[in-house]
Amino acid sequence: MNKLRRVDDEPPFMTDSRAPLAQTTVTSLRVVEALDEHGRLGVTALAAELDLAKGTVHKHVTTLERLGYVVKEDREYRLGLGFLGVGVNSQRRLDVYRVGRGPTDRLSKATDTVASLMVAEHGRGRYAYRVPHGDEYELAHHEGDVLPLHATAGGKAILAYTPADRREEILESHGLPPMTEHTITDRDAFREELRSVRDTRTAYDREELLDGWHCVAAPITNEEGDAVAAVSVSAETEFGDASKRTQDVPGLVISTATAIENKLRSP
Amino acid sequence: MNKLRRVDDEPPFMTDSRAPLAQTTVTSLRVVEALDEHGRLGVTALAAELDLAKGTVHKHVTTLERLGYVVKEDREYRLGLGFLGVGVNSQRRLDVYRVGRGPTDRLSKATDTVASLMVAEHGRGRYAYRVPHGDEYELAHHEGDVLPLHATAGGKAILAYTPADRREEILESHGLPPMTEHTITDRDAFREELRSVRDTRTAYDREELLDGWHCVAAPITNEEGDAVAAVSVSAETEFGDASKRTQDVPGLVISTATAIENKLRSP
DNA sequence: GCCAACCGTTCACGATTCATGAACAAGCTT
DNA sequence: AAGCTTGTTCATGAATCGTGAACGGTTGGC
Repeated sequence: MNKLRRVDDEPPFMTDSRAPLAQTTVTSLRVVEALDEHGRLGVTALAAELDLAKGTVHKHVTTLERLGYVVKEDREYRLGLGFLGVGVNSQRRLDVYRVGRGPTDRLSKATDTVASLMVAEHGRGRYAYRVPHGDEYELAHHEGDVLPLHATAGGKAILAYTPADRREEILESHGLPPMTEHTITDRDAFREELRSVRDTRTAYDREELLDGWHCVAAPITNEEGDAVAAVSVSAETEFGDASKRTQDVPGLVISTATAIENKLRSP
Repeated sequence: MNKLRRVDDEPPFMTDSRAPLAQTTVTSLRVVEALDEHGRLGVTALAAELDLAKGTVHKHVTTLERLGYVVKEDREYRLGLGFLGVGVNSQRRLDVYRVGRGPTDRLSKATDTVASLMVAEHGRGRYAYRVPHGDEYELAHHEGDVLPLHATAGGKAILAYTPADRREEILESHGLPPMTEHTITDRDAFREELRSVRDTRTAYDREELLDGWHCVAAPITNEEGDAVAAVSVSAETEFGDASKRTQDVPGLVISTATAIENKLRSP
């Protein structure tokens, strides 16, 4: 459901820094992520999944339960809504979310598509806000989900307006893994793509993340011109083609980004 | 922002069970909750807040950062959107959320108010879904927030349709702490209130949680007649009074609850 | 522009407690 | 009712967690 980067993968952005981690916390969060991925699990299944002793898993899971983050149902454990509370709070604290929500809602209505706000964390993209289009409840990605920057319109918009050294650092550590057959995987082709993003202040995703889905994005920058986020719209239609319905969409995306920028820079 | 129950409080629902907890995890989550509450904090401030050594806090905070849940900005740490991703997943997995979202949206539109879905966890209420009314972005409570069952319409609806032994257990462990001057704090008066909820299958909150806010709720029950959740609407108007706009609201809430029940009981 | 205070970070050590595997008890299935 | 499987408990050895002090970098004040 959310497989791109998990605790048990080697975090690629920190090959150095051999400062010892809090191992118990790592294990507890591995439990959380296993429950996040599988829904409801018993102690035995969790222990098998995480390659731990049953007793160990039991201790972690009861700890999380006592803290209110896990709920025991029958003889299984599942995540409660505790992390949702924490997550919503961190979301609401984001400036881009607070001031960008209104403009993004309006963008969604005006273009009749799914509109999103994306931010970068640890060299990866995360949706800070998504407006589901109409009653289309079941999107492939949701608020808080992680996505690779190089395969999304929002991610490209952010990378294009990120200082070169940091940008290269990200490319170096995350690479350009293919998501679909349209994903740009060549380093130089991608750098060229970013250059064209800077030309028009507009980034496109042509089924590079998800087959059948197209996106347009524009960066939201700070006073220094560096991206702090990106607005985008997604649809199962190509943008910028001849059809009149999608012709002015890029322009609306850009003006939404500008509107958010202005709101961000005035208290 | 979310003060009702935190890790450092004594969890009231588990006075027994002296099974030893994973202490390191407890500390890490205390760090998370401190960041959740205060936004951005440095190591020193966190250490003071939690009464820990700076070195200890540093280890926890860097662990959480390496796992992708915390972001370092300047010389401070804040929560990233990682927990939002986990939280949204647990939300989307809830049956009540999946099938109740549509009906709740329609209820909000039909009544022109804020509509919510509440579930019970550990004897406390949590919002599983909230439809912000129009552009009224700034509500006092949000999805994932914890609320006392006895001071909310949804909570009363749930308690009224909870098996008596479990209900008494909850009352025993959580008590009836006053939230406003209208909160029912007398044990017998509250039992009487629940009885009247059962009479009409409708629960009211008359400024018992938040001054100026009224709510009506109806329980969502399973085949055994026990509550699994509650639907409610909230407004700054009294319900059931003479004004025509709010007169039929309780009826709409009940029919929404019934609609969700029916959807829940058919695959 | 320098100094001092403060901050985040590191480290070695002693004490805590964490993970283990096996034994126990409680359910569900047959 | 037997027999499997599950969640839970427990003692023990080993890992590591928390501490306080020291380090180096940044900042703000004089």
